[in-house]
This record gives sequence, structure tokens and C-alpha cells, in this order.
Amino acid sequence: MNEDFYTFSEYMKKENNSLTASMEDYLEMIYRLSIKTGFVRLHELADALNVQPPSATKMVQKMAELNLINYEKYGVITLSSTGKAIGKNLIKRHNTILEFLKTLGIEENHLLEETEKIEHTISENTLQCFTNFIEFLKSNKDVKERLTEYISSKK
Amino acid sequence: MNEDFYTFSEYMKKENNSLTASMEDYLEMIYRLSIKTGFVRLHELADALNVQPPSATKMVQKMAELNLINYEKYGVITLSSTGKAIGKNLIKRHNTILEFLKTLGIEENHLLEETEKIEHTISENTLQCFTNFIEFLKSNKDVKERLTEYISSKK
DNA sequence: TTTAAATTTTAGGATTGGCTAATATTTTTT
DNA sequence: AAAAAATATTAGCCAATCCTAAAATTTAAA
Repeated sequence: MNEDFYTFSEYMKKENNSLTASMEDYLEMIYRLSIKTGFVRLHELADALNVQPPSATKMVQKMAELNLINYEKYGVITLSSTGKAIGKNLIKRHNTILEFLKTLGIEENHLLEETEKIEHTISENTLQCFTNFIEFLKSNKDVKERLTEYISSKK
Repeated sequence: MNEDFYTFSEYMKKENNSLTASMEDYLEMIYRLSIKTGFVRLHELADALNVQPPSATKMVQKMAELNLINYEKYGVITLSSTGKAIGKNLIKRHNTILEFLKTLGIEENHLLEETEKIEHTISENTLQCFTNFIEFLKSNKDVKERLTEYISSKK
């Protein structure tokens, strides 16, 4: 048993072709904001993520180079087909974690933040385990009830 | 319902007096490595965390300034009383998350990495929820069994 | 006790993703 | 169509944390 530790930074580094945590946040948000109209404007995106426009510009340029989005100077932002596919998965992951945490009794006003933080760190395998747990409770209503009961008794 | 999103970087910023994710990793490791002898050498620490010695030097200097550890150039590293107290909590948190994830069926060979990533992101409240869940299973053995069963049926 | 080996530090560089201030472009208003 | 307002970009800076290469210090060996 050779325990092999690394620092957080190292674990979070993206050696594969996967996205950085912040990129995932941008992609998710672009997905959400462009559902209705098919596009987003840079300042909407910046506002939604609570960053300054120059930060969004920089990130959006990077994402365009990675072909996650279509973007030209001063234009509108739209998702590429890749971006759309990835975005969809990110949103799904987000919602799974949200539901998972909710089930465990995380307070409503912390839910979003906790989800936002956790979603970027977990592996596919872990996500699947979360999904399984949710399913387990769905097909075992009695357990779900007892758990809910237990949680509220702890408040 | 005013959903207020931020990017991962913003969530992970430490405005309070709390430590960065990497600092937490260093502190945890120093705690582990200094249990027996009461001190650690810089190169042991660097080795254990898979970083190069200069990286460890820099971090250790910063942590000494924050009075988490006692350190003087070329000397040994020992925990200050503050550092010891915080370290103890970090280890406890680590172990809680490890147990939590194990219960959910995360595979043995991913357990450490997943724990290492999640431990730096969650709030006190969320940790408490994890603890509650573990307790719930301890006092409801039948549920624990059914869950374990369910998980292995999913493999 | 001088030399060699091990350990640690310093110096300088890279990446990520924020920021502000100033500039450029586009859109809207008059 | 010219002026004003809104939007977006560029330039340059900051902090965290990693890295390599070279220099300094300490420890061990001959």
C-alpha cells in the first residue's frame, strides 16, 4: 500500500484534454444563458459569473480557440456542437450533485456554492456513485424517509 | 430566487484567515510525518507530496510566517500549537470524507485522490452532513447492508 | 580536517485566472 | 450624421504554486 499524495494544484491540473474548472463554469453558464436565444453577449456572461468583462473576454477567446464556442471580436457567443455536448454533460453533472447534496441535508443557502465547488473535482466514477445513491433512495422510499427524518433530528 | 454564481477560482479564494488548498495539504502532511519524531525534514515533506524541494521551501517559509509551523533556514520543521490544532482537524476531515466516499462505493484506487480533491472544497456544514450520514448508517445497519448490496449490484 | 555528498535556498520562469485603466468599436440617441 | 452611451478589447499587473538551474549550507566520509 503505497499511498501517493499530491497537492491540490497537481490533482487539479488538466493533463488530458479536459477543461479547467473555470472553463467548465464558463461553459455551463454559456449553456444556460444561450438556451432561449441561441447566443449570449459577453457582458451578460461576465455579469452572470460575477467577473469583470476583460476576464470574460480572455476566457472566451481561449474557449473559441479550443472550438468550444464560436466567437469573433465584438460578436455574440454561441456554442459549437462540441461545446453544446460538453455543456449538456456539465449541467447534468451539476444537477446530479445538487440533488445528491440536497438529499444529504445541505442547507438551501449553501447548496449552490457547494455544488459549484464539488462539481469540478470529482471523477466520473464518483459521479456515478452519487447517481447510484440517488437511485437507491428512489427505489427504497422507506430509507429515504428514515434518512430525512434522521437529518431533521440533527438540526 | 436570485441565483448567484461565481467561478471556481472565486469560490476557492480565501478572504478570511483560512488556508489555501495547497497549504492544507502541506499542513496535513507535516502532521502525518511529524507524529513519530516530532519533526519533519524538508526533503521528506517534498517527497511525500511529490513536489520539488524549492516548492516546499517556499511554502514552508510562508507557513512559518503564518505561525503554523516553526522553521528556520536549513532547520527541521515542527508544528506550532496552532498548526497542530488545525492539522488535527484537517486529518479528521480527511478521514471523514474518506469513510463517506468509501461507503458510497468509490473504488479503492480512486479513494485517496477523490478525498484529496473534495476535502478542500467543502464547508463545515457539508462536512457535518457527511458525518451525519455516516452515523445514520451506523445506527441503521439494515440500511447499510441494503446500500452495500445495491452498490455491488451496480458494478 | 579537508573533501564529497546530501540538503536547502535563491533566482528566475511558466501558467491560470482574476483585476484596473485606457482604448477601440458598436449601437443608440438626438 | 454627429455625439453620447454601451459594450468589448488591449495592455499591463497581481497572486498562487509549480518548475529548473545554480549557489549556499550542512552533514558525512575519507
